[in-house]
Amino acid sequence: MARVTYHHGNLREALVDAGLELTRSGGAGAMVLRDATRQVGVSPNAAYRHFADRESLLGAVAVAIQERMSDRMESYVAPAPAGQSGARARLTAVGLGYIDFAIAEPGWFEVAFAGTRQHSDTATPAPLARLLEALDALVASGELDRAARPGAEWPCWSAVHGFALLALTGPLRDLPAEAVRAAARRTVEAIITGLLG
Amino acid sequence: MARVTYHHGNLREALVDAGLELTRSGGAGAMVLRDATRQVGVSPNAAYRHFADRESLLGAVAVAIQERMSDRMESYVAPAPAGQSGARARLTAVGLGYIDFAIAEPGWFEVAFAGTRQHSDTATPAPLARLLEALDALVASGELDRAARPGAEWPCWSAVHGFALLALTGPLRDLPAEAVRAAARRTVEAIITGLLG
DNA sequence: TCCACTATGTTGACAGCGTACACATGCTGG
DNA sequence: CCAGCATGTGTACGCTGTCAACATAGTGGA
Repeated sequence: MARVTYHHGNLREALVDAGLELTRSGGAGAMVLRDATRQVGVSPNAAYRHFADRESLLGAVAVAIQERMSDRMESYVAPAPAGQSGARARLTAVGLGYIDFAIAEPGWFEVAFAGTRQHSDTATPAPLARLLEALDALVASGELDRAARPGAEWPCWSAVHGFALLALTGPLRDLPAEAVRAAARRTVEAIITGLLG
Repeated sequence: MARVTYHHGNLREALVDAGLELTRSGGAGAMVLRDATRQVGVSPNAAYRHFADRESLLGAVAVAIQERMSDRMESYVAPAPAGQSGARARLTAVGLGYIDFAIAEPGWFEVAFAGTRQHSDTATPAPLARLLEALDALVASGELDRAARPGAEWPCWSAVHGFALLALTGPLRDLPAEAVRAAARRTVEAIITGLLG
């Protein structure tokens, strides 16, 4: 894959792709700037023409991950709306989708959300947007009081986000997968019940 | 504070203390091994007589932080038990204490719980032990069905842990403190209601 | 058509990091 | 009193992120 022209042509995107590959297995710590440039076949400093520093590249990778995560969450939502309470099922699906993505792609999840870095790039990360939509639908269906809507995303996001982290790095880490799934479902149900009740 | 004897005398503890100081403001990334040894007035390699590597020292610091956190959570619990449902108030206090510690000491919280590192040192981190006690009390008071007790800690911990992270590095970061407190209370109430209901 | 400009990539260097290996020091028990 | 062991030091290595100076090439105006 050796480059033949002096200029790469699409280095920025190529570096983000390399970052995706590196972080997928190793998390944020594996996003070594020199590794990314090596993988692309470019000198380390070439990265600085497109990103201010390592952190900035990592931020771009995080945004790319958030979009993938949002896509996967939508694939969970799609089959859900059949049933009596489509809106509630949809919210449940969004939550479980979030958790499943975190468990399936721990490295990516860490970069997208678990890092200490502020992800101020996007005002609203794509997965959060999916949650907001689901909550709005719950208001539209009359299941959630309109007055209770503002701020309702925080309990929801807190629960699924926290659960994802416990499942990845916390004590749920080495439970059998089925037990983890059951705990996830219970957590999501509990927070929704608590919110509506 | 120059040392006069060749041997330090209590290097292990001194390094943990240095780690506490470093991480308090800068989080896990600020725990630079060479900085810790410099601060103690010892050569970098001296640390390796007490810790296998940087990660191991960081783990010891994390345990120390967890104990401080547990102490602070107990100070929240103490004034609570007066009232009709002492057990429920106690659980609420544990949750809010967890969140308040995280907001008050973001660097420490990151090391103790937010890091990607597995904290397998202690089987049950001290703050989690406080939560388990509060849940047991809820069973004893009859408010939580005994059959629902196993695994009840996961929804609870998920909610407060997730909230703490959102408040530190997520979108709740730059809300006014009062709004954050309100959201925290709502989150804790919601998860408890969802659990009992 | 040519040429200056600008965007993009390279080379070389630096300080700082975690850590390995060999050595120095000093406490402690037989 | 001395051997052995725990503890601390010195030196060195490879790696990292990043800076400054330079090389290359695509591009728009004369």
